[in-house]
Amino acid sequence: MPSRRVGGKPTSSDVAAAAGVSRSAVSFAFNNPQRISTATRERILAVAADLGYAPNTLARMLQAGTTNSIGVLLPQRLAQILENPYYARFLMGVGQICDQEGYTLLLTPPLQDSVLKAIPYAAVDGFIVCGLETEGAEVAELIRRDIPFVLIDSDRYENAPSVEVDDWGGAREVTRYLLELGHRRIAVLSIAPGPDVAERGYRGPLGRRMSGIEDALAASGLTMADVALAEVPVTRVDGYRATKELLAAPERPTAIMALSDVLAYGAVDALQELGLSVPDDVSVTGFDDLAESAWFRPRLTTVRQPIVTKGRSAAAFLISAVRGEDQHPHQLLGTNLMVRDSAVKPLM
Amino acid sequence: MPSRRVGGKPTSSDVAAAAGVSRSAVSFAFNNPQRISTATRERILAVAADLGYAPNTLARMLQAGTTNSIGVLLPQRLAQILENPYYARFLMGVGQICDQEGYTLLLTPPLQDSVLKAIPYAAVDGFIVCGLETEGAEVAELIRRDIPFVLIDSDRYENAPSVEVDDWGGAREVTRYLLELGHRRIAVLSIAPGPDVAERGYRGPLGRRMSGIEDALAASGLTMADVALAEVPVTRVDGYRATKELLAAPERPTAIMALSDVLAYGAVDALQELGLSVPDDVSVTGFDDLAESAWFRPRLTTVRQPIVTKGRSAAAFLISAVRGEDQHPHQLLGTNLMVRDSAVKPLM
DNA sequence: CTGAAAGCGCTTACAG
DNA sequence: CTGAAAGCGCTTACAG
Repeated sequence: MPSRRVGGKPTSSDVAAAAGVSRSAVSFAFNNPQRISTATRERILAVAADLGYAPNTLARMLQAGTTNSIGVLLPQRLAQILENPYYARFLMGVGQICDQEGYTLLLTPPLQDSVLKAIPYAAVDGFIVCGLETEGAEVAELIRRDIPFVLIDSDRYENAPSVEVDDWGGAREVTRYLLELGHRRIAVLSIAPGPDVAERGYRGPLGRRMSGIEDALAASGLTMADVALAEVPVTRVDGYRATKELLAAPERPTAIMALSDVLAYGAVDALQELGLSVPDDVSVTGFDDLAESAWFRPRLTTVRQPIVTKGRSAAAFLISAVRGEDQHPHQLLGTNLMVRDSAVKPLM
Repeated sequence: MPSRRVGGKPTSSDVAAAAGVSRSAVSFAFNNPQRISTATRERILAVAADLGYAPNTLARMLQAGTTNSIGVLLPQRLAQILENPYYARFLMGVGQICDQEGYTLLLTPPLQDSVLKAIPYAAVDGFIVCGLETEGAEVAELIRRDIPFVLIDSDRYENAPSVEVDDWGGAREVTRYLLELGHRRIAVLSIAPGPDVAERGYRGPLGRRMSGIEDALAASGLTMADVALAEVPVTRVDGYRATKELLAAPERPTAIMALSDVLAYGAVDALQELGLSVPDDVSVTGFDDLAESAWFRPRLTTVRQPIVTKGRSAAAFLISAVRGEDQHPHQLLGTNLMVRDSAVKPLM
């Protein structure tokens, strides 16, 4: 009866001792069958099974220098990320490539509210970095540690691959569409920016969307001062609340342009509750084109961004970076205005 | 100018050499500041910064014997899991506890279509095991390896903590409700079971639901032979397709009882497309009570199971198991029939 | 076919 | 306050 240290898990030494072979032989039995005689191998495996031995995952990874896992470095807590259908869909795209390439997926939220602190605690081969600033401490740390990474929902950055979306074009197109329908009292239901907008202005996707809106307005002789603006966290209930406030204004908007579908859903909830018809009384548009938006009633007119593709590309770029292909591809994905039922000409 | 091996990342030896100290000193500089003089510490840190050194995550974990990560052992590919709002919500619950306790979350899908094969490639402190059989090879492997785990969506099991839902009671209640409304031609839109139902019968949550339905039917003098049954994967479009087939039957059902909200959404899509009103022409019920179901039109009558709580409990149980609290709690969560607008008395 | 040795990088008692 | 040594468990050239 083979014995082992009480308490701890058996190691390859325990198996080697019990089977009367060297640790190398134990390793070969598991990883390199042809380097060992069948008889020895079977004896080792039997002893291992008996002892409940399996090679330690961490030790193996340390030795191999690879984890077969990719990390997603997230800007918010897991609870918030997983509540947001946008991320669910993005992760689905990432997941498709992970499935294909045999990688696991490590969701890495901030540690003690710090994205930076989370980095050293993630056993991954590389990171997909979501919505962080290119000049931030996190990107600097990743560079310093020489960990492969891909940027998404950020600004263009030369030292790493990135996947971006033409947020500017999408926002410009939907704004122009509303203007062409004849809307002049437009409320923008926007996403709360970081704390330092005041000094540094809008950045990343939100910055590009704001600038697209501005450009479209300018083409009609309008400015941001001519639209109402609400900035809220991206949840349905925040969209609902903000819309109620927007509607309390003396001059009711004829159109609400949400910068996220989730916010648009909330806007429709609020309008319906107020007894207003969408789109007859007020038009509503979204941004993202989540799967739900086509089923939503009224079918949501929105800017489609290819979220799943974004996830797929990010994962694919990361995996090739991990494998040592040292290019820095930058992909720019297009947007499409999906004209459906939630926006029409304003009542005169 | 400190030099380092070309190609590789700098190690604590490189820093020690460049700073003229021992490797212990380097380690102390990072982990145990008070065990070293401030001057030495700052010199070491400066050299480390200069070299781009940071302690290797994997080596640290191996040494510490902990990863600060919990794994979710999934029965399907990531793409399928992340497409399913049920899992999104469950993971949200898990995520809440991870956020709170400072754990990362490793999504571990099958490797080469084998859940078992995925186990040795996950650097985690323990697993939440989803929808697997208690007598399966995966559970046996986890026991053998002495890895802490928690079972969900499974059958009761004595050797590990578990979180279960009263699927039996929920299914019984909704069935009884439809019967009491007067429905006699009921179609059950069910979830495709594993390949070996024929020999082994239904198991886990699906088994409990089927048995709840059967018991409620029996109380009205009916059997499973009196209901139509379709078994499909849990996607909206599969629910849609199956409903179209169900509706083609000579005696149209007056009620469709879906065993998942996602399937119920698909059923409503199909009915509306056929020009039938829900609930006036056909009643539809769901199971789960996803967040969307309250916003869905018609508001979905469904069995609520506390999915987020399930995730929270599973994560909390796992973390206490990881911390060595050796109880095996078994939690049974209740269900509630949420009576809303999608089911009414049948037309006579 | 098999084993002794070095190495993957790190941390932590233990001496001084 | 600091360093030499042992150890976390494993794998893989290298000898035989």
